Amino acid sequence: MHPIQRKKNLLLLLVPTTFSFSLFFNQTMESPFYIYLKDKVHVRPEHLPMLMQLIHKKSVSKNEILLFSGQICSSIFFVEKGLLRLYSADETGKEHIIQFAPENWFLSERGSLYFGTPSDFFIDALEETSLVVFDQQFIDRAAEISPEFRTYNEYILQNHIRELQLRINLLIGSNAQKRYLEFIKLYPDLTMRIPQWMIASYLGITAESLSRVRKMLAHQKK
Amino acid sequence: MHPIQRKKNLLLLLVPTTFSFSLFFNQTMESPFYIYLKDKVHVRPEHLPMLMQLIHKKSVSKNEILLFSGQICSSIFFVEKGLLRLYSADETGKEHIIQFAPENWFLSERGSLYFGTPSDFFIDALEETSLVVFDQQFIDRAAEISPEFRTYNEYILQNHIRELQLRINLLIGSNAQKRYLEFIKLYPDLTMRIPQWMIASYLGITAESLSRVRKMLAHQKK
DNA sequence: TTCATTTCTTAACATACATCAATGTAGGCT
DNA sequence: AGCCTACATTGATGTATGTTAAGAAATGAA
Repeated sequence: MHPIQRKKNLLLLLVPTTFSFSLFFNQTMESPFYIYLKDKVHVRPEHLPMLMQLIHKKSVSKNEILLFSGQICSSIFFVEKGLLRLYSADETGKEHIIQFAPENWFLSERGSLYFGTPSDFFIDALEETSLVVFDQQFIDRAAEISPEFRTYNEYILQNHIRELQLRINLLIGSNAQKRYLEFIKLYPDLTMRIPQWMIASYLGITAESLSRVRKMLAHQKK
Repeated sequence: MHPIQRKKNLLLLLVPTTFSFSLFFNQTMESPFYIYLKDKVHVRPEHLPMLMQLIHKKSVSKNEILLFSGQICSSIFFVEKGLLRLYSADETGKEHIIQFAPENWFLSERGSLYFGTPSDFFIDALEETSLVVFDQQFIDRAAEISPEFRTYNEYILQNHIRELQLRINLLIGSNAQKRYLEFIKLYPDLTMRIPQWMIASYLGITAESLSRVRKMLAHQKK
């Protein structure tokens, strides 16, 4: 049994408790989002309960679609467990992957969210996924309540810009092999979790090309 | 004579004035940046003088380099007149253009600016250019002083993310022709001002390929 | 286990784009 | 004016990547 799980059970035995307390406990103190706010965002303890009351959670199964192209995106998702993906589909139905979001990542279609325009993109789940869902209003409220949250939110935006820019630089300046090598360096964990044709789609090449690149690399190593 | 110019001269004749006042007048009330803050950012009149004291101006000649790869970028540039460009250079010396910034655009290497890491990119002037120069501290101060500025700053970041994302989508999902058509639709003014090999560089293709694409399009139209 | 489905690999061929080299064209400079 | 220099075009050729199709391997369901 996992230590945290054991600790919780112990607590439930020792402390007289109600259903709603255990529910609260379950959904907050143990929640990856709670831990993230506390340890990464450095939200002060006194602000945490208020923020946790403003969000809600959701579970989606594999392949479930959270946002369709044409819809207006009203949510930001925080992935507690599982994996989301943001992608477009062209006239021929081919998918082009803009972004992956594994555990402890935020994902949204910010263009649609912030500007209220219909999205050109889809969001779906690549695995069974547990989410925290909130909207732009939550961000604004949270930024008012917690200066630490405000700071972290700006950090997220700045970091996002940096990542997108580096990716553009790769796309216009490097061939398939370099892009792939960069991908596995940046996202070694993802490389194992997602099918190769999705990596190819993210890199802007076909699955067959990626297969050839990998063959080349395998031979070079010997 | 331009009406605004005439109005200023009139004022200088009627009002007893000092050199420093006319200097202030020159550098603020008429300044494109001042007008931008007032009309686009909607900074309240009472906040404008304070903000204008925190910035400084600079003129650079064509081909002058404002940021070298390897340097830490400490500035955000606002283009009052002229044209800047952000680009990388690969091992072979080939340039890859990340972004153009004509009049009334902000340009910076945000990754380096915000995170204090050495830049992978260069910034230079494609034309003789008048700039407003400020740093991240200015942004933070301005956001404290003026809520409108804070709002607009977030708008800029969100919009930047949207644009970068759309460009990535084009790069991984479209061929040279579509990318070019999209470029001239988005930036018809730039299309006239910059050499084609720079457009090609921005699109991730060679100048020769762009020339062929244009030939194709010219024939199709007939 | 077995079967079905998805993913990955491989090969033959097609195509878009790059490279190299030559020529043409237009703007600036003296 | 004439001469540079930078830019644009064109053609011949090379190469990386796309397409199509088939089979192999992995995955998941019954």
